[in-house]
Amino acid sequence: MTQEIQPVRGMNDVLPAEIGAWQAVEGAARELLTAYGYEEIRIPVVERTELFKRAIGEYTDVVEKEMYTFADQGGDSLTLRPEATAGVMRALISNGMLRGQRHKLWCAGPMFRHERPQKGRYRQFHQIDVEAVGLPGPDVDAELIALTARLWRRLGIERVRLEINSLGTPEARRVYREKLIEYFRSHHERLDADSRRRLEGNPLRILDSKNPEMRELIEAAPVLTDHLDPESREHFQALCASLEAIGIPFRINPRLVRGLDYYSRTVFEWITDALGAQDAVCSGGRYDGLIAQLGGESTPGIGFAMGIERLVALLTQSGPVASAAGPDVYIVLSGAQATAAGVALAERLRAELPNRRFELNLGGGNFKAQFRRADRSAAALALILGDDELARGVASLKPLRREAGQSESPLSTLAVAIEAMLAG
RNA sequence: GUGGCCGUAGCUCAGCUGGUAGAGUCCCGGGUUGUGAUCCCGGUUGUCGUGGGUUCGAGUCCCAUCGGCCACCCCA
Repeated sequence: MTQEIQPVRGMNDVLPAEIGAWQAVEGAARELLTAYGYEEIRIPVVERTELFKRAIGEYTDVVEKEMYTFADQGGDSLTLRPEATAGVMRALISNGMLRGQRHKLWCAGPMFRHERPQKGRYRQFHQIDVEAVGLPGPDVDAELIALTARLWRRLGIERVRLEINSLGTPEARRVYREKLIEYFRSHHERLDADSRRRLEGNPLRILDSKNPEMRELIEAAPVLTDHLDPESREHFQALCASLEAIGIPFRINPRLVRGLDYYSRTVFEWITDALGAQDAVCSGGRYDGLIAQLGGESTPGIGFAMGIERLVALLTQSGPVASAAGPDVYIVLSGAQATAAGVALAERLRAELPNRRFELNLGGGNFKAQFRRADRSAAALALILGDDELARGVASLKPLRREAGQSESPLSTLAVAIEAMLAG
């Protein structure tokens, strides 16, 4: 036997057994987004590398070590998208959709990051991404969060909680950043190796450290919320008031900073304790400076992404999500003439009853095997066509899910008989 | 990128201190020449992840490598 070709590490097949949960998540999100007035947009999976460097930040982990980057035949450096926001903003700019206009958009699809795979973290993973552009908030901020809360309710997801924070304007953050560097420098000897590395590059991330030995030091550090500019503070207070008015519980986490550079003001994250180390199920925030940074007309924006794999994991924890129901009718064939007539009969019935699902027994098999397949298909009804029935111009119908006798029906009025039995 | 645990039939797994690979399930056929479950009988399937080493002999021991899971890190 020739060598089997292995799948790419961290890239998974989603099999029919799991597809019910995926469709539940995607379907609920699509319905809800439509109801909130969001329109779908589809953008390429590949963009110029420069886009992500500029949007996400050159010194972030994502850009520094996690991107799938390659040179195409023409020598351009291209990258498989590690996230969706940058591409959506690029699309708005490329298509001249700004000029003071507002856009409420969503898109879904695969993202790629070259990380070591583990539970809830894959190299190809899928997100539903939502963006509202041209609206300064805080009303959209609140509405977006309300949308996500409603989605969890619809899906029956309970083990999630909301954390929010404000990063302020880039200017305010710069001032705070300096204070933070100063503080940690004065305690340099107490920093662990990771934190020392971050001190110059991204000191805000030190606040995120899970190292228990660092906890005391971090708790005494200057708090971002105390250094917000007055407008950002007002914005944040208005958001908190809205969330309270809607009745969405939240916790202000001053150490929630986010790993992508483009965020400003509102950031939020839905986290769960049911998924192990990868606990963020949905997160996002405001990116008021991003579009200008990408060369577009300065426009405020806010958005978030949800990880489909993680939502599916939450959804299937309490048991498998039923995929589409079985067929209505399974057609069992016996004898050469009947077998030959099977496809034509099924096609006729599908034309007559377009909303019913017919499963024709394909590939032969003896009677017992065909009935076993009919049973396992979960069909409500078995339709039996043998050579003798065919000769008499009839077919037999047998309910498989309830105690009831088998009956015969003329082929000419089969559709009526099937409907009656399915309804009964 | 670092660390821990793990790779035996399509799937779930057994295989003690090295002696030449097994069960259940699935699938197919039969018992029942046209009726699902259960039962009974029979059948198909393995380079024991891969490569090397030790040995008379390796699924079992050693090394390397690939892959999986989990954690660090990072994030959806």
